[in-house]
Amino acid sequence: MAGVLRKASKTGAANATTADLVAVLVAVTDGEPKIMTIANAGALPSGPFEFAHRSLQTGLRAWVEAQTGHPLGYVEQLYTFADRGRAGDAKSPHSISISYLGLTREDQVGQGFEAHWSGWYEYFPWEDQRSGLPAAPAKTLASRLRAWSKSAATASLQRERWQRVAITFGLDDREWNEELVLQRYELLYEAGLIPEAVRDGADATAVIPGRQMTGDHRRILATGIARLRAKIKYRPVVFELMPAEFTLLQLQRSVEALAGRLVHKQNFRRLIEQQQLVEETGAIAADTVGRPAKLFRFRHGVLAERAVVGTKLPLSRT
Amino acid sequence: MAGVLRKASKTGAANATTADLVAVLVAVTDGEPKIMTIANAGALPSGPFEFAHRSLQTGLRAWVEAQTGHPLGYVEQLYTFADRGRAGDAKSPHSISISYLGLTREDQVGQGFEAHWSGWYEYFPWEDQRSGLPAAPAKTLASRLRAWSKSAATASLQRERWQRVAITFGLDDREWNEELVLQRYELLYEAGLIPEAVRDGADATAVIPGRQMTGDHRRILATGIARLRAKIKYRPVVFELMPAEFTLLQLQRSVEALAGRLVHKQNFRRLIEQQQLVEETGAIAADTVGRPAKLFRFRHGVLAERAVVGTKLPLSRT
DNA sequence: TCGGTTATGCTCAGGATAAGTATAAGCCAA
DNA sequence: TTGGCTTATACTTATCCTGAGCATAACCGA
Repeated sequence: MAGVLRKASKTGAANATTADLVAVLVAVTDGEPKIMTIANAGALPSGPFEFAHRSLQTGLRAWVEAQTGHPLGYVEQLYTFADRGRAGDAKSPHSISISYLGLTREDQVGQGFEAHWSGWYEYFPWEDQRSGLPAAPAKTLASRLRAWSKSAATASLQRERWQRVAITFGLDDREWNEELVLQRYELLYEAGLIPEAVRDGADATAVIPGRQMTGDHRRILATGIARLRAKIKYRPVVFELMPAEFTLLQLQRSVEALAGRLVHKQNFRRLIEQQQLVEETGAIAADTVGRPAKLFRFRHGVLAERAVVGTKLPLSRT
Repeated sequence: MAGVLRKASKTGAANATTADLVAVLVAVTDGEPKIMTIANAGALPSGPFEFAHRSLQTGLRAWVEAQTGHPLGYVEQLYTFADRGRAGDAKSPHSISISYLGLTREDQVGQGFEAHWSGWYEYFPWEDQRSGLPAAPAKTLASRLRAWSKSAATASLQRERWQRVAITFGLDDREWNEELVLQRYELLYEAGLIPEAVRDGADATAVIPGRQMTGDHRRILATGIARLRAKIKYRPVVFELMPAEFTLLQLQRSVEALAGRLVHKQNFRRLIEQQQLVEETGAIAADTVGRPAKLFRFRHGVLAERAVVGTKLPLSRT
């Protein structure tokens, strides 16, 4: 039976799709997370998966290098989206986007490329929670979201909406969870507070600050940020973004920049040291205000030594 | 410049690809994890992403229901692969597989379907570490891997290989890490110990036990198992696999079945209870040997109450 | 009633975490 | 040259989490 179904589908025309490869390429410079953009900071590096590409990753590398002149280092796959938006357009062939997260250090973008490093908080201002409480913008965001909740049909739907808002945005005494980047973006999209949503046909209500991107690119970026924020907690990926030598404060600032929140200095150091992620180079940081800090380097050995951190299961020894 | 590149690629012919949707559909019955298979237990439910499908997920649902008669419940995306194997065949259009993980309860497979529930450890015997030390098979596996390490060209390559083996398989006093399912499969593939690798052109050395699958399907299954083993630790997804009411021991057995290892009973209960994942139904399990156990049900409230568990960052309160 | 079996409650030591306090070591300007 | 500013680094304390095991309860069948 399965065979029959399979055959039927093969004969049905028009299974052809086009697959786009999209890169979220991240660097951190001076405590600010940056992403590589093209098209006047309105798109991520991307291009179709082609015949000549030996694999998805090589295709991606080819496109990024061609468009930005920047080689790709550490790469991992993010997610595969089918295009939403243009929903009525049922005639066009399907197009899917296979997205990747890449980590590097910032480099000068070569001449002749339309590429820029753009700060990622330009696209997601609400994701930067480092500066305590940015009173005014947060207030308006919250009130827009509350208005959206209230606009639901029934009282129970209104409660449901507000609970979602409160959880994803850490309102009503809930904790802010920095990993919910994508959920926040999706919710704002659903609430019509994002230009992309209006473009895709939502009601044009008020729109909140934050630069937009073509197609699904801002959603893909949100996915990348979420993944990276989750990952720095259990794999030593920050080091892909650091220079060869750095002080512990620089490392802390990078982590804070990515996570969008501040961490406790002394405890951060203890965490790093007890995990033996770094070793002293012997050198001391120059030209700094305050007491000079020791320079450290990443201990590459840990990649081999430890596979992953951890278990939450109460394993039994016997 | 990017525009120029983009245009050049558009004019280049043959960007057409076909995208297959593949499902790893899991259930747990009597403490054994099962997966839905078709084609005489040699393939996962799958079919091409078609024109008529409104989204990737609806396409997947359509295929799984058509091939197995089983509706799809909880679903999440796993990974997107481009086909490897058939490397020399550069003429054929690219084909990519977008894979999903689905969780349900086992059901009778309807008449007229070629579908079966198959135990997942049939495909990965080495992943079941519940029964203490299965002495003989583990011994031969280890010796095969050691032989592969020794077959490297230089002494340093040999050491590298053995270190990889020891880490992924928990040898040399290292801990077994149940999440490294994919890494173990990839390593065995690389070592030519897997029929699929031989089929794809590796040297035909000895092959180890474990049923094979068509194409990349066993690799996709490994990806699914790994994802599920990781996820049960931080999201309450086991409950998708449990009946409405269950005893804590049944819950524990399910977790053990998925993780492939035994857990400490008392501590497991403490973990479940302190997280308030379940509540008593008031009823008591019948027809059991030993003291009868209380029945519990999953508290659906937790999904709304708590967003995610956790932080490893030493966050600062101020 | 005793031994087998599972359920459930409780303890205890060690380690990890959150949140500080205290001190050191530079610079700079009065 | 000294006091004040800044950052680095060491140490403390209370609390919580985890791994491991002991003890007891409740059922069954011989």
